[in-house]
Amino acid sequence: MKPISFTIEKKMPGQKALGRAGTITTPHGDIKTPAFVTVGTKATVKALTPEMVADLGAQVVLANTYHLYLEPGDELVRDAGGFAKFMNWKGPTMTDSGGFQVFSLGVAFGSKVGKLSKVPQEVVTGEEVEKEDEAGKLAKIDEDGVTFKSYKDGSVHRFTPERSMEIQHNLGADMFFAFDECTSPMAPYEYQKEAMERTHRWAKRSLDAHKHLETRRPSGENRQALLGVVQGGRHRDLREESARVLGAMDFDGYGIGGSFDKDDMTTAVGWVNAILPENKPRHLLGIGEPEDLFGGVENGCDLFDCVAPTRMGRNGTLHTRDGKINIRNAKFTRDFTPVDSECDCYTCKNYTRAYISHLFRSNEMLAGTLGSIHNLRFLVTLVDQMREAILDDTFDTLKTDFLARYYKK
RNA sequence: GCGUCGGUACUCAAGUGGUCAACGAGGGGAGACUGUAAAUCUCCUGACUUCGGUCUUCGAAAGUUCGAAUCUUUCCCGGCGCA
Repeated sequence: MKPISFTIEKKMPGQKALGRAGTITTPHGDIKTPAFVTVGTKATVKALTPEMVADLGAQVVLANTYHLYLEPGDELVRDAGGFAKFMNWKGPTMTDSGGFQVFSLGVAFGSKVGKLSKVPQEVVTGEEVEKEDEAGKLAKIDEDGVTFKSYKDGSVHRFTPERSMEIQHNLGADMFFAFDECTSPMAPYEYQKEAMERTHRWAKRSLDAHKHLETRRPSGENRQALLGVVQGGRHRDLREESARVLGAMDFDGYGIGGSFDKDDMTTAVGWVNAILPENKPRHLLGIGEPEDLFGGVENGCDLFDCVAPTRMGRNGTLHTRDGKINIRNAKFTRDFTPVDSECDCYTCKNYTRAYISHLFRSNEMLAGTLGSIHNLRFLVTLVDQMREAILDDTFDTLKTDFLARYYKK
């Protein structure tokens, strides 16, 4: 039985500084943090083989409870030896609990609402919130759990904290998350509070269920680490309360989830991390914009995952040190330079913008592969550089220089 | 030469007297995407616009009509059939 542990190697200087560099040790290898976690929802990083994912420097793959439960089924994955073995990923793994699907298949279904909002919540009227609750959502929440309709065939399924733990034990990741409710940034304060308190009760139930499942684990098998998920929307008092309540529970680490105000998300993350126990890893869920990663790291987050690099990589938006480009744009059709001449990824070392543009324009499958490799490598490298910068005390310089160039107009 | 069918925006292709600047698809232009319902989605694609409209279009010209992409005549071009 190999435990999962976390050691901090260096903290950013300053009394109130939260950023740190460390190492998470798992049965499947070490994770040097801060680190960018690759999302492989259905036990595959879309468009990439695990060898490609490893070659681009990704340390961890995160899969999804809801998706693997529906297809091919968590018991099948268990019988395959866990999702890592099933997909032939040799390194550390995580699974998400399905809590995000409460949001994406619930209030957000069929709307353009994302988990980050630029609209002050106070501006949203009760009427608009009401509207969101109507229509054919695929998820319904009650105190005990969530009823989902499968997005594939409409069949009805039910998740509770206990069920999510059971499924995630079957999926067998090194680290996994408590079942939580990810709320809409449009939801009013009262609802955020109610949902957060429910998430706390679910956290306790998740922890209890997990401990119970661990007692039944055959000796010699690797123990899994459970991370509690902090909620509280954009409200400081709620975020701090959530960090206090969950921080007092016996989790192996923490996820920071839910909806934020886009403009001060990293500030909110700082409120949380100032309270969470310092010696446990913190994972900022679903965040992958370069400026957000800098903010997350300096505010004490150790892990990040995001679908953005792979999704955008498949859709033609590619990161460069000079900002994002849409490789489909006419101006790239005869551009025979790499996507980013300073990038060391397979895509940039071997192909031109013109070629990749051609692949996207002609709808070739390789387009998504080359785009995903590049975007992932870009973010993995970026967070790796942040780690090095923390160790070298050059974080501020890295941040200033990178952001000035990336977001210059 | 006769007969016949057809000529609609970048392409294909609807439309057969008013609700037509003209369905739809493709192509083209641009945008979005943050714990994946996503190799997806949205917008634009005659010109000008103070975004309310204004103007010029459906092979060409001339007609009929209050009104024509739609009806008539002639011409031009293409397919097919007969000579």
